[in-house]
Amino acid sequence: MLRPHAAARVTVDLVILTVRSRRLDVLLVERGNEPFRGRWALPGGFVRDDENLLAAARRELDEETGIGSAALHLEQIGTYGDPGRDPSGRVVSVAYLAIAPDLPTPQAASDATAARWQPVADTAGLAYDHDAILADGLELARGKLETTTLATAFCADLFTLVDLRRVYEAVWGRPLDPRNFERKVNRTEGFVVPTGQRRSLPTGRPPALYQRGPGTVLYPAMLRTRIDSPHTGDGGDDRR
Amino acid sequence: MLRPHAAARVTVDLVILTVRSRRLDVLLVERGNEPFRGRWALPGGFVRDDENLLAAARRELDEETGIGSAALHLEQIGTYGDPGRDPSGRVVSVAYLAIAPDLPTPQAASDATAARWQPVADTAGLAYDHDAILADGLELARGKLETTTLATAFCADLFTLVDLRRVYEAVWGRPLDPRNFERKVNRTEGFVVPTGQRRSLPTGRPPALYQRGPGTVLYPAMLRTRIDSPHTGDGGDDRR
DNA sequence: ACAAAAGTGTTGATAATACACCCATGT
DNA sequence: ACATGGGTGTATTATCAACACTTTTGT
Repeated sequence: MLRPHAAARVTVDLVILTVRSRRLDVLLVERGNEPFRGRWALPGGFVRDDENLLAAARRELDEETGIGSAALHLEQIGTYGDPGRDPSGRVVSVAYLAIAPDLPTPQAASDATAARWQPVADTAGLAYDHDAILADGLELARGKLETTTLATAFCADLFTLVDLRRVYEAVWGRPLDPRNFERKVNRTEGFVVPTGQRRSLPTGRPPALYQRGPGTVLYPAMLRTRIDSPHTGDGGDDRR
Repeated sequence: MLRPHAAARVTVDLVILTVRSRRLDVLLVERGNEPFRGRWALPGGFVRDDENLLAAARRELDEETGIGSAALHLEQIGTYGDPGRDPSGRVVSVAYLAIAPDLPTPQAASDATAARWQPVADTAGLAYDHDAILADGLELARGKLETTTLATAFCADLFTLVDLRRVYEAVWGRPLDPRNFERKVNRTEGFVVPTGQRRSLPTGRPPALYQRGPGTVLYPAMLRTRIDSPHTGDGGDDRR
């Protein structure tokens, strides 16, 4: 059998998002090896021979960042396989979106010399095609917030409705009306469940604490006021 | 450098959808080679050494089905890479969704002995993990119909509002109210553009003909009456 | 005139938006 | 009592959902 196709190496790359002090941050690592030594990149690594893709993503999340099971959501973004995307040969990368609550900065591991949380607004110039992967991951997260209860994955086990609103505001970059937001959340069956507890604050009225509910869909959707993204993935597809 | 990871072969698989006589059909090929010889499968093939993934999908669409540039939409569904999904070795498959207007049945080519359109409701028992890929492709198409103008990709260059409504009805498997549907379509800037022409029918009032408009988003969304799918892809991810 | 298919108008229910004040706590 | 942040109620507007009849053509 003729083979005009060569074998490729397969990696997983991770867009790990969290909200810290009202800002949306992504976890980046500084590369310790060529190619792109010294450049910032998304964490990731090779898929093992006997491993499925999701398991590889979970393993990398744990190995390279230490936040392993703290990630409350892990979902495929898409796959990037341009012939020239990695100077060292044909590498096809399956990108995953991970959502985690606010966590301490993980230690660098593997072939990274450093790891840090970085505001997503300030991430230009990543290694490989990671700028594009990050952009696609962000758009996926923004869209999922509209129609699912994903936002709770950004929160700790106990959270307030203000915490939850801050997630939307950080991810969408827009303020939301508190009254309308809380009404919407409470009306949505299974989005949050009240615990009866309150958080004690240095000052001000102590807010009620909630937990994630069993519901997954938001219907009707939490609306992003108006469409802003020019072409949300129709007609063409810019994944590599 | 140690390598616990082996190289994988990379394929593209295609979920090619069309609406024919009010039914949603998918293009299947009968496999001429092992593995799964004689079984029905999604069309697809290996990605070439110098080719990006989208180009490979476009090439396979053309080579294996002959409908090449007739497909009006080509978009990544996701990637499937379970170690055991192909008995002949590690194969990672990038799945694409293609949408085409009603076309004649393509000729079989490549390693397929036959090709045919098949109603999506009647496709159990496909080769590999293609049942799962098809299911994911369908869910993607159903979701995109809600929020984008993708439905026009199922239509010929000139189409009527009834044609367009039949697309929704076939893909969603539900009837839609004609008055509400037409109002919605006409209110949506850039969804369809009137041509002033009419189609001549054997009987009945001749319907107005439209073309695809430049718009891509539907806001507010075209609603699927109510949520029915139990877990539309949150929390866990069942892609392989 | 009849058959066949396209096209439209109205009403009630639901939800989104916009907006300003009261509440509970710590100091 | 005051400062701080949490929490709520209402009027308006837009859109969805449900429903039956009129229009235009070919025969």
